[in-house]
Amino acid sequence: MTFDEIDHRLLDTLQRDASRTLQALGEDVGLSASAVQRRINRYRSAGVLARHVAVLEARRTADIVLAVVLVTLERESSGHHDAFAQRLLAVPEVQQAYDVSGDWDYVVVLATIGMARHSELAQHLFKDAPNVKRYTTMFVLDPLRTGTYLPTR
Amino acid sequence: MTFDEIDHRLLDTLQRDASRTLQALGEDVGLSASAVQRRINRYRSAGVLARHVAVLEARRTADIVLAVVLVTLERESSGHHDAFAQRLLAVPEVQQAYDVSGDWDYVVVLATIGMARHSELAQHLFKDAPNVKRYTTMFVLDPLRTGTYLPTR
DNA sequence: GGGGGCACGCAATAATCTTGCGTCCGAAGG
DNA sequence: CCTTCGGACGCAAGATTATTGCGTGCCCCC
Repeated sequence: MTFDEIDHRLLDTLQRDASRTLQALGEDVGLSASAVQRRINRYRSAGVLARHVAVLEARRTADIVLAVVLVTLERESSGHHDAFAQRLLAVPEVQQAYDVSGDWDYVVVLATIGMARHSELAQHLFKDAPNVKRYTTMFVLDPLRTGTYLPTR
Repeated sequence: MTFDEIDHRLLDTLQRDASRTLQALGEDVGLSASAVQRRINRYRSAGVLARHVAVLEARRTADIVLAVVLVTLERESSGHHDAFAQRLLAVPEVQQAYDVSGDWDYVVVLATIGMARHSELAQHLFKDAPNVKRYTTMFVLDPLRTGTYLPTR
C-alpha cells in the first residue's frame, strides 16, 4: 500500500483524534466526507489501521501504578520465550510488552491499581516464572507522554 | 468520581474498541443507548476519558523502527529535567516518555521510519543534549503488545 | 412521610455515516 | 493520437447513529 500526502495527513490526524467527523476531516485535507471514509476503509482492509480505542487519563484514574520492567530469561530457547510471552499476554495489566535486543530480553510496562496488585503481578510474572534470570523494575514517577502514535513518513 | 460495575465494564470495553455503537455497548452492560452516552460524557467531563484515537498496526507500516531508550541525566536539578522533557516532547516520534525511579532517569520509546531517522533523532535527543550523562538503546525485535490500556479496578 | 437530586428509558429530532451513480483523470494499449 | 479501462472523486438520497427533552422511579436525607 502506498500513501500520498493526504493519506499521511489523515493518518496523522486520526492517531491524534479519531472522534472527528468525516466531514471535518475532509475539510482539513480537502476531500469530501465520502472520499475520506473510503480512504479510511482502505486503511482498515489493508491492515494499516487496526482499531479505535478510548484513552484514559492515567493521572485521573485512582491509584494507578505504572512501572517499566526489564527482564532477562535464563535460557534462550524459543520454547521458553514463547512460554514467557504467553504468560505476559494473559495479564491485562501488561499494558505493553516488547521483545528487545541488548542487555535485556524484554521490556514490559505494567499498569496496575495500587502497589499491592503490582507486587502480586511481579511475583507471578517474574519471581515465580520458571525461566526468568533477572529483572529490574523502574516505577514511573511522571508519565510525560503516553500513546501509540506511529509516524507514516 | 466513583465507579460502579457498569462503569468498569464500559471503560474496559471502550479502551479495547471505541468504535462500537452506543446501542451495542448498552446491550452489553444492560443499559439504553442514551444512558451509555450520558455515562461516557461523565467520564469525559471528569477528565477520566481523555480522547479517542486510531491505532495503526506497527507490523503493517513500512519500515517502522521501535526502540526503547534508557537515559540518565548529568545533573539532577529540576531545570535540567524540564529542559530535557521539553526536548523530548517536541518530537512526534517520541511515542512515549516516562520519568522513572531507579538506575535510570527516563524511559523513552522512539517510533521512527527507518534506521537513518532513528540515528538522527538519537543524535539530537541524546548525544547532542547538554545534560545527558548516559543512555542505552534497546531495539524492539517484536512488539508483543502495544497499547494504552489502564485497569479501573 | 415528604421532598430533592440523580439516573434511567423512551421517543422525536438532529447529525453523521453509508452507498449508488455519474464524472473526471491518468495509464496502458491500439 | 485516440480509445479504453480502472480507480478515485463529489453529490445526494437513504440508513444508521447520536443527541436531547420529557416523564418516571429510586434512594438518600430531611
